[in-house]
Amino acid sequence: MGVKERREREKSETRDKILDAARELFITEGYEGVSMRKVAEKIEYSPTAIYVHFPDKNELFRELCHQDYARLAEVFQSSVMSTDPVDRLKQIGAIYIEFGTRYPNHYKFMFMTPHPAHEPDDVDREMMGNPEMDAYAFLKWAVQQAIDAGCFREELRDAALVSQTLWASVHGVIALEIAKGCDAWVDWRPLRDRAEMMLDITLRGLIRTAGGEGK
Amino acid sequence: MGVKERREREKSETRDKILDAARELFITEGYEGVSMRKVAEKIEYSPTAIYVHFPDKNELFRELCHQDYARLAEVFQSSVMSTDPVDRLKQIGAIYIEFGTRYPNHYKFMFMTPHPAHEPDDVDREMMGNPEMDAYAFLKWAVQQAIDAGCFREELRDAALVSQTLWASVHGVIALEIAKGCDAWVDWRPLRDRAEMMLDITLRGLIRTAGGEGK
DNA sequence: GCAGTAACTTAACGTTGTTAACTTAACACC
DNA sequence: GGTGTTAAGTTAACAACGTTAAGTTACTGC
Repeated sequence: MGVKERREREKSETRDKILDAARELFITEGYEGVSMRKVAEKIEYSPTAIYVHFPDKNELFRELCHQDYARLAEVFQSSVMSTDPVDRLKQIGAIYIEFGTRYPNHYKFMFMTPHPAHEPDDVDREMMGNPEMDAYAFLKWAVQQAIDAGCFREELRDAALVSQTLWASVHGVIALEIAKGCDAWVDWRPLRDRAEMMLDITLRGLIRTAGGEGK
Repeated sequence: MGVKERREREKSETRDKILDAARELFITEGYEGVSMRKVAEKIEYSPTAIYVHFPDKNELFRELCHQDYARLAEVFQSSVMSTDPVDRLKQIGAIYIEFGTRYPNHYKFMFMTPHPAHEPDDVDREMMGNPEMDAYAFLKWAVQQAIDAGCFREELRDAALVSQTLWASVHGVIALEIAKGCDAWVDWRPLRDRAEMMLDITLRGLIRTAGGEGK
């Protein structure tokens, strides 16, 4: 009964070929710039062959991003982190910004583009909340650590709220850079400076005795 | 010689009709959801008539947003502001967030969508840097006021950098809300809470004696 | 009255995502 | 070992899109 397995393997191989081709085009061209026909051409299939493996374009790229969500979580997980909870949050922020600047098209599709709401499937449920596969869960864990260690002001007890605020702060830096970084209207300071200042002031705003320490 | 004037007036009237129709569709459907054909249909013109008044779709909506940039600056200008520089910044942030949540499609196109770089024209140059017509200039002015009043820590002397960081912080809140606010993956706290916390911690991170005051 | 201008229309092009109908090859079964 | 079934992949086509080229038409200045 190895036939079924082989067929499945073959199918998932062409599926991966599609994903790889899509990813390659996606990195340079972005979502709007990639067409199903171009993806198909790249792997020498007919355009409609893709629809055997993915219900539509959006779902194809959602799958791509799914991989990237996981990859981001992996990067978090595998990075050597400081033992100091606040330093660790700073490092998480820096890694996140690095990710966004290195893969702007992925970042744009992952975090700057609304996607129709969809019920979480089994794969989703497996990743959700698991810090090893869910970057948001990882952040929340790190925030909770900081709270438990008494690093933050006393009224800051909601790890989710703090996490979402921290996330929004770094997201704001990257998202503005991607969307308006080339806009001559604004006298932009270097991205690095903006990122550093953002991490500095938000963490300063969170920690308990805001006046004294912090290097 | 009133003929030329009348013709110009007529032309700018249909131009405005196009803009109005586009705006109305845009508010509910967003950039991708509006087609030139739908705009044309709404004003009972042929699709190509639009191209007499605007070189292409992007330029049409850029014009729309141009109006909205100015409107945002107006809202800033016309709002009664606190005399305390820090409170004022908080108010500016709140108004900005209000704007983003009320007109998400405009916000998305204005601040979350990359636009091809273009040379500033005469209208641009007139608005740029003028706090009455340029919301960013207004923010920078308010930040400079806070710096001059000695509200911020001493090392924070670059009004542009501080402004861009503050902007990014509120932008992060709105942009995440628009792009991922309906994502069940995250246990979102209420937008209001996130906005409030963001303004609170960033300003706390900026002000001079961060421990003592605050309401 | 006539030439010219400019707003506007009709028709069309090339591209897009996606569906319907088909080929074709491999497998399971009697 | 022929036969029916399944499913990957193809071809052709659809409707919608932004946009261009060519034509119409109404009004203006001379």
